Amino acid sequence: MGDRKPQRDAQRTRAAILDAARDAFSSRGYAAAGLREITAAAGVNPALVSRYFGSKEKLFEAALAELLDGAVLTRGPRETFGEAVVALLTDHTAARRNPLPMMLFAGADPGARAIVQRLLEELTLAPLADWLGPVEGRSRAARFAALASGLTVYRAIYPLTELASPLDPAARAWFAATFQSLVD
Amino acid sequence: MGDRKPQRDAQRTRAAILDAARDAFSSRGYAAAGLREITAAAGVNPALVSRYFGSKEKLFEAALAELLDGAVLTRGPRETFGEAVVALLTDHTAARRNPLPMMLFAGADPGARAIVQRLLEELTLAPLADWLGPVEGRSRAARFAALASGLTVYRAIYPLTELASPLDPAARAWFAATFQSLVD
DNA sequence: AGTTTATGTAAACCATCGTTTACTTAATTG
DNA sequence: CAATTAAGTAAACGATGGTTTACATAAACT
Repeated sequence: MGDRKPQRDAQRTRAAILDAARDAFSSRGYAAAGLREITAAAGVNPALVSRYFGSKEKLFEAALAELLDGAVLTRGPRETFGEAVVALLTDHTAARRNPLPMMLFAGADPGARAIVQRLLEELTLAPLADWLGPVEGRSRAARFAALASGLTVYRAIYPLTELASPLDPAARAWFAATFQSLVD
Repeated sequence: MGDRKPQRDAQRTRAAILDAARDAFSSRGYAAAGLREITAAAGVNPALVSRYFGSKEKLFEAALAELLDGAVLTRGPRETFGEAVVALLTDHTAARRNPLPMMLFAGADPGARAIVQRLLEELTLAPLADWLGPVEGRSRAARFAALASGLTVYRAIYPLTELASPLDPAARAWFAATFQSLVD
C-alpha cells in the first residue's frame, strides 16, 4: 500500500499552525486570537509556536506574507480591472485568501501594525504602483488600498447587509466603476 | 475674586476620563488602551471608571456616542457634499472629532464591535440614508461608510504619505468626486 | 540494537488587565 | 461645629496570555 505518513512531521505541523493562525487572525484579530486557541485548532501544543516561529509576531508575519504573496492584482487586462477586483474581494470561495481582514484587524497592536505596513508596501503597493504607471501610480495605488479596505471593513468586520454576499447589484456596479476609475 | 473651583468635582472628573478615553481609544484601540493608562492621563484613579461608567465597555460606548453625535454630515448643500466630507475627514484641526479611528480600531473586540454597530446604525447610517433619499439610500449610505473608512484607515492607522496631511491634490479631487457620486 | 536527534507535551512563570473591596478625605448638611 | 454624604485612593483578586523550562517519545542514524 501507500507509504504510511509518520506521526510526527515538522513541515505538516508548521503548516497546520500557519493555517489556524490565518483563520484566527482574520476572524478575531491579532490581539484577540490567543496562541492557545490557535494551537488547539491545529491540534498541537502552544510551545511549538516558539520553536517554529519564535514569537506570536513572527507567526503573524509568516501568515500574512503567505496571503499577500498569493494575491496578485496585476495579472488581468486593464479594461476589466474594476470588475476583477470586486470579484476577488467579494467571491466567497476566495474569502480565506483575502488578506485584508487580517490586516485591518491588526491595526491596534503596534508590533503587528509595523509588520503590516512593511509587507503591504513591499508585496502589494510597490508592484501595484509600478503596474499603474508613472503618472500618479503611487497615489492611485493608495486610493486602491483605501477603497478595497473600506469595502472589506463593512463586509468582514462590521457587516452591512447591502455590502454582504451577494453584494447589492447597485453597490457592486458602483465599486467596479470606482475601482476602474483608478486605471483609466 | 472669582469663585475658587473645588478640588473635587464629579462632572469635571467624568469629562476628563471621557476625553482621555477618546484619545486613547482613537490612537491605540479599544483592547490596547488600558484603564490604568486612560485614568493616569486624566489624573485620577482607575477605580473611578467603575463608579462613573460601570465598565470599560460602557466607557467606550459613552465616548463613541459623544463623537458620533457631533459629526453631522447632512447639514450642507448637496452640490458640495463630496468636498465637504473630504474636508471633514482630512482637516487636521477636526482630527480629534473624527470617530472613525476609534470605530476601526475597535473591530477586534466582540463587545466593542457590537456597540459600534449599534451606534453607527442609529446615529449615522439611518440619518444619512434618509437624507440620501428613498432610491438606494441605504446602499449609498453603506458605500459612503466604506469609502470614508478606507480613507481613514490609510491616514490614521497605516499612514500612507499620499493620503496623509496635506492630502495629495489628485487624491483629494478623486475622493471628493467619488463621494459626490453618491448623491448625484 | 542502541544511541542520538528531532518532535511534541505538560506545567509553571511572569506580566498585564478589568474589577472589587476597604479605606481616606473633602464637601455638604442639620 | 458635628455628622453625614460624596469623591477619590490604594491595594489586592481572579483571570488571561505569551513564553520558558523540564521532561517524554517518535524517528533517524551508526
